[in-house]
Amino acid sequence: MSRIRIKDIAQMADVSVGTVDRVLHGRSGVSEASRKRVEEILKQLDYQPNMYASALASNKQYTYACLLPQHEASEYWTDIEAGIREATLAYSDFNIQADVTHYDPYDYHSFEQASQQIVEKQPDGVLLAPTAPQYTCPFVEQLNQLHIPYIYIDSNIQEQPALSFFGQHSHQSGFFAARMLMLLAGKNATEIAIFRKINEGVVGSNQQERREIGFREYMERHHPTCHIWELDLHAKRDTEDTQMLDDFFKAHPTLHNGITFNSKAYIIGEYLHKRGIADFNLMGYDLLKRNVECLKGGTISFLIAQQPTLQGFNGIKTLCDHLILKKEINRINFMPIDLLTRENIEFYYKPIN
Amino acid sequence: MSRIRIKDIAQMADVSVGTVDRVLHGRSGVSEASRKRVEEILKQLDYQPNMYASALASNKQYTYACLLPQHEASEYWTDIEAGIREATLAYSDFNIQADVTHYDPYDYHSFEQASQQIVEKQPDGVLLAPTAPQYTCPFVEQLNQLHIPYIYIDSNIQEQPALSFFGQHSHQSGFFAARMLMLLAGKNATEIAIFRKINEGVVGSNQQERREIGFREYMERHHPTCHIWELDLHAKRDTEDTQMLDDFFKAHPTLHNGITFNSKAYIIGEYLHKRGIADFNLMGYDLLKRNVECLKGGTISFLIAQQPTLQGFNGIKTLCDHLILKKEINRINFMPIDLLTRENIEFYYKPIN
DNA sequence: CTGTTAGCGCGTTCAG
DNA sequence: CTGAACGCGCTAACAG
Repeated sequence: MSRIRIKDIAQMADVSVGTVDRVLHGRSGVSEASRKRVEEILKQLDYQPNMYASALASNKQYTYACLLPQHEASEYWTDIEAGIREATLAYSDFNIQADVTHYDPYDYHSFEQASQQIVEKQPDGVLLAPTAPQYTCPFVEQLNQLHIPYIYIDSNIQEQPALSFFGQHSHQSGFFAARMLMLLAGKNATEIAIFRKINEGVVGSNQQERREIGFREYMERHHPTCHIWELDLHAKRDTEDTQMLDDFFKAHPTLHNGITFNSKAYIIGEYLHKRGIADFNLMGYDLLKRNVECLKGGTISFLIAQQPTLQGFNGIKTLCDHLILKKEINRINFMPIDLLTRENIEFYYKPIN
Repeated sequence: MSRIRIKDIAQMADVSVGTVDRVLHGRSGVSEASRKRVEEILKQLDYQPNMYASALASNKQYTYACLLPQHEASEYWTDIEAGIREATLAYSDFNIQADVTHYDPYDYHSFEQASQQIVEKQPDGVLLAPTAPQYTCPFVEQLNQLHIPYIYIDSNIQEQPALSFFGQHSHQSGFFAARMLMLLAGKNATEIAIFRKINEGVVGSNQQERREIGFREYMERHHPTCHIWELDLHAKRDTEDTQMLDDFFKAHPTLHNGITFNSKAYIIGEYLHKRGIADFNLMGYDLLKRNVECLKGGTISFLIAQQPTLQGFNGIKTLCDHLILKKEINRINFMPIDLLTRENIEFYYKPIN
């Protein structure tokens, strides 16, 4: 039983393929009678167009613009970009092209500038990692006016919903992290630590803040008496880390559990290794190479992952699904909150880069 | 910069598209000179055919045969079948069709019979959940002779490698499970329990056995003094479960931790709920609805998942990638070993069924 | 308002 | 051994 084709519909409705095509695409120039008849049959037979043939015939070029924060190699965003590249390869037969540009996450002007360039280029779709809402919204409003679909990655902007969002539920992931850390800490733990990396009082991303809020909510609810210490390392002065950590650990000799909500747990992990501290349970985020090495080496107990590569891949895939294959799109896609340990890391999704 | 087409190659090599097509498919009827020239240019330009156009032109029907164990609704295999259906839908434009047949996992003759029917039908590809090697091998050897590619799902047969395998590394997942259970149990736990479902001495699947071996390996290495109790419930006499559990828990009043390696942890979980036992840490496998309810209710602490839906989906996808899109295939695909708790279950992949 | 037709990139004849 | 021509399902331009 072969698939129904336009030709079949045309025959049954006693019109030509041209007419069927017109009603399929809602174009004008069809009499009410014909339109009715064709739509009837379309529904009745549940016609599904062959989107590959369609894409082939329309023979269009699709250009996507991707806007991500600047970053160093082997960071979280590297994996996202790898996913973007993988997807453009996987869908290369659709004549797609993805141009990645970067903005400085600590300089809002940089975001505005980059976003203006994208607007001028008039791409067919946009994939962006939003910065603060007040800077993101003006940009996506322009995209709305130009009817350019856009996708949020990593972090969502509730006020201006995108075609689709891919990212983790940060709050819940912090909540989960607290559960797991306290499992490591044991019932009678009385103190834990939060390590941050801060630049001039700015944490750098909403994700980190939301994770910490979720974390504290769990602590408040289940371990209200457990004290939470904080250590703020400088985001741009790595050389001071060791000294600050030395001071911190000297000041808290009975502390045995801690967590970071950014992706730089390896800073603490490598410090623990250097100082030979073996009785400290450390948790962190994201499978950076250095984090994974700490995990395997035992200085990091748990890492929470959020599949950045898949986020990038799905972002591009979703643009294709929407623009080319005309599929229905899920607007909100929370990534799973995955717990990695030295025992299961080996079988987790391999990063591609 | 548009993609290179056959026509372009033909022009550059000063031959016709027919000739290029012949060398592309290694068909005969091309002079050495032409073949050399064309191959040269092919390499040089790194020609990548448009597989969608190719599939469209070849206009073939692909029929896949799927062979899975019989099962009841809402079991592990239900999710696998959902993945199969999802994939046939996703690739319906390629004119594919997947026929699922079942065998009785407790009756080897049933497997042979079903496999013979598949051989007679001569499908284009096969997706099967292997039973014991001595019964699986004769089948896949016939497939080999007929050059029909086959894919293993859930469990691998090392002796007869398939085109591809999707499943979890059971041994390591048991190893991981032990780590997590002992984390729940705490440092001074002296005893834990393994719950089984057994039919006439047969566990039912290799997976379960391998998980237990991995589990015991971890215990041996890290908790050699911890005693491991065992309770074998009858696989086909569910009505006796409660009585046996009553006896077991009465006999072990200080026991607070246990695990099942099959997907029926809910039997224990629902028992704990019924008896109001709240100080027992239970682990199990697979996100059956009843398991998930126990997890949310708190009678199951952790579940280990292995994405059965994705396994089914990827099995079909891989057959398409191989047969239609001529892509390179990964032969071994271990699924991640995912830990689910009541805190992160909400954001795990939704089952489709 | 409607039917016809020429492609899209590729596979497969069928003459020569 | 090779090129030309037609068709896959669909789009879009064109003619009526």
